[in-house]
Parts: sequence; structure tokens; C-alpha cells
Amino acid sequence: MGRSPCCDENGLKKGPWTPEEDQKLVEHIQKHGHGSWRALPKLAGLNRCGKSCRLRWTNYLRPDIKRGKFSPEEEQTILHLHSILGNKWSAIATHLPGRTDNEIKNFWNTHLKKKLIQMGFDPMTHQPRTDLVSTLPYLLALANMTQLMDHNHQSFDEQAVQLAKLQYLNYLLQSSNNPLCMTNSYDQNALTNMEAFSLLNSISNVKENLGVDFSQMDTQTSLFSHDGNNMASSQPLHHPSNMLPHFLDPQVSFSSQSCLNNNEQGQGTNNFAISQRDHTGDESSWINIPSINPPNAIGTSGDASSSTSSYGGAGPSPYNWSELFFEDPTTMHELS
DNA sequence: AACAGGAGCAACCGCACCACA
DNA sequence: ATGTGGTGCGGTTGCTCCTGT
Repeated sequence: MGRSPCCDENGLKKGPWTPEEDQKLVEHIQKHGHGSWRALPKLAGLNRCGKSCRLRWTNYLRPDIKRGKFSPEEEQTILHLHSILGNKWSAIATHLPGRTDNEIKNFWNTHLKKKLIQMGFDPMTHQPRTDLVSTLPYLLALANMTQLMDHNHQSFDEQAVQLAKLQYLNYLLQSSNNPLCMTNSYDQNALTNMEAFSLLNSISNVKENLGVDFSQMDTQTSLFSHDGNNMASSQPLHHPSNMLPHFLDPQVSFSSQSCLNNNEQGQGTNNFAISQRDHTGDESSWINIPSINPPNAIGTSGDASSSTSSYGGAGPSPYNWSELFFEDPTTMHELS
């Protein structure tokens, strides 16, 4: 058909709108409605193409537009709808009164996408990522969590409860990644994620009751992303899409031969062990997290699952774990 | 104080869809 | 059945402001 774009006429202004142009457009639409957008610029006395006028009106000048920061509820709605609809911004916008598709799209690209990536989720599929870099922060976080337990002299019962929760969390997360358990339903995953999420939250609450400074943990591990005044900082654990991803993913977390082989404290046990540097900056140490190994990856260096793992299996790990853990995996900068 | 780099956002561009002649 | 106009949508660009050095 080869139709020409509407804006290629010579002499039509492009770029930012002036207050005078805005006023002309608003006054015209308030008096006459927009009618045909193509005809509108001439009728309104604007040296713009109709498309530019429509965009300016719908994205900026419309009186019912809600401006300002997105609320946590709006953020959750966007995350939820995006997981269902994908990049159907206009469809998403219909569920957020006063918000434009353009605004939502920008908010997604500048905030939510990064947040999901930082938390180990694929922003397109909303499924946990399985690459190493995205998973390391959560391994570190888990290590910290366990270390904190030890350092706070919990009773045996308290520790048992916490470990049981961790174990159950591991089970949930494994289930959510298990093809046999997964469905295409967002809600199915959301339920699982939410369950795991509230579980983590309860663990966090226990920590806080014991006087543990979780913010310290956050900055060390990026477990809960802190990026200013958004939901992540004010409500770190309230939405399934903010949930920690599968930091216990058997394909990633438990299959490193070198990890297990270097485990000095865990020799002869089936404990999962990872390396980290403590808050004082002293050399890395091994931390054992008993009993949360996925069965198919437990234990001795010979039986780690190798069929699906990118990082494990027979032979040495392609990564030098003890070196890797001296860096913040999200930024690959040295931990401060 | 000056500069560089990054973040945020408004606006543009090209394509697709639909209605209508 | 086909061509055209109108509109909407999603991706991308580029400008402005902010922050860190």
C-alpha cells in the first residue's frame, strides 16, 4: 500500500511542546473535541501533525491523567498484568486509571525490569533465571541468613524451626521449577511464590525479633534490592514478584564440584556449602546449610546431578567460587 | 566548580489493524 | 476484493536533570 507517514510533511514542528501549543490544543479539544486527529492541527492553529497532537493529548494533557510516582499497589498490578499480558501496555493501562500506556512502559523499562533482573527473574517470562550471576546474590543471602542464626545463639528448637522453614522453602522453590509441577498459569506460580515469600518473611521477622540488622544483610548481598524510595525498600517482601527467586535451584546452587570439594567444614556431610566473605572483610569462610540439599544433588562429589546443570556435573566447576564470592554478583564489583 | 555518566521521561517512528468507499 | 485514511500500539530516541567524581 505504501502509505506515507502522517508527519513527513515539510514545515511541521517536531520536538517538545511549548506551553502555548499545549494551551491551543487543550482549548480546541475542550471546545470541539478532538474529532479527526489529522484535521485537528489546522483547526486548532497548530503547526503539528495530528499524530503528535494525539500523543500529546493522550499522554500528557488529558485532564484525567494521574501524575506522580506509582504506588506499590500500582506497581504490583503492573507486575501481575505484565506476567499475563506481556508488553501490552495499553491493555495494562486500562487497569490503571489515570495512567497512560507510555508512562507504564517507561516505568517498566526504567524501574520494574531492572528490579526483576536484580532479583533474579527474567523480566519477560517472570520466571526465575538460571544463570549463575543472577543466582549468586541469593546464595549469599542464604548464607548470611544461616550465619546470623548461628551468631544469635538460638535455641535448638528455634534453629530447628528456621531450618525446617528453609527446607520447606527449598521444597517450594524446587517445585516451582520442576517441569512436572509447573503450569502455564500465572496464579499457580504466584501462589507458590507467595507461599515461599511469606515463609521468608516469617524468617525475616524472627531475625528482627532477635535484633538482627537486616539492612546490613541487604547491603551485603542485594537480597532485598534497595533502590531508594520504591517498594523494595519500604515493603521488601510483600509481593510474589519480589520474591526471592530459586536461590536453591538445584541446577545452580548445589552442583558445583569445586564448591563441595573445597568444603572444609562440611567434609563427609551432605551439607550445602558456599563461600563468602564476612562483614569485616576477612577472608572467605565456608558456611554449611544442613539438610536443604535437593536430593539429587546431595553430597559427595560423585553424585551431583550433571545432566541439566550448566555449572556442576562431573569435573571441576568452570568457576572459581571462592574468588567469585569476593564480588557482588549483581555488579561484579568487590564487596565493600 | 566543572565534567561525565546514568536515569528518567516525553516524544517520535514505523507498523498493524480496522472501517469504509 | 482492494485501496485508503484514521487510529492505536510498541519500540526507540534524544533531551534534561541528577548524581558522583
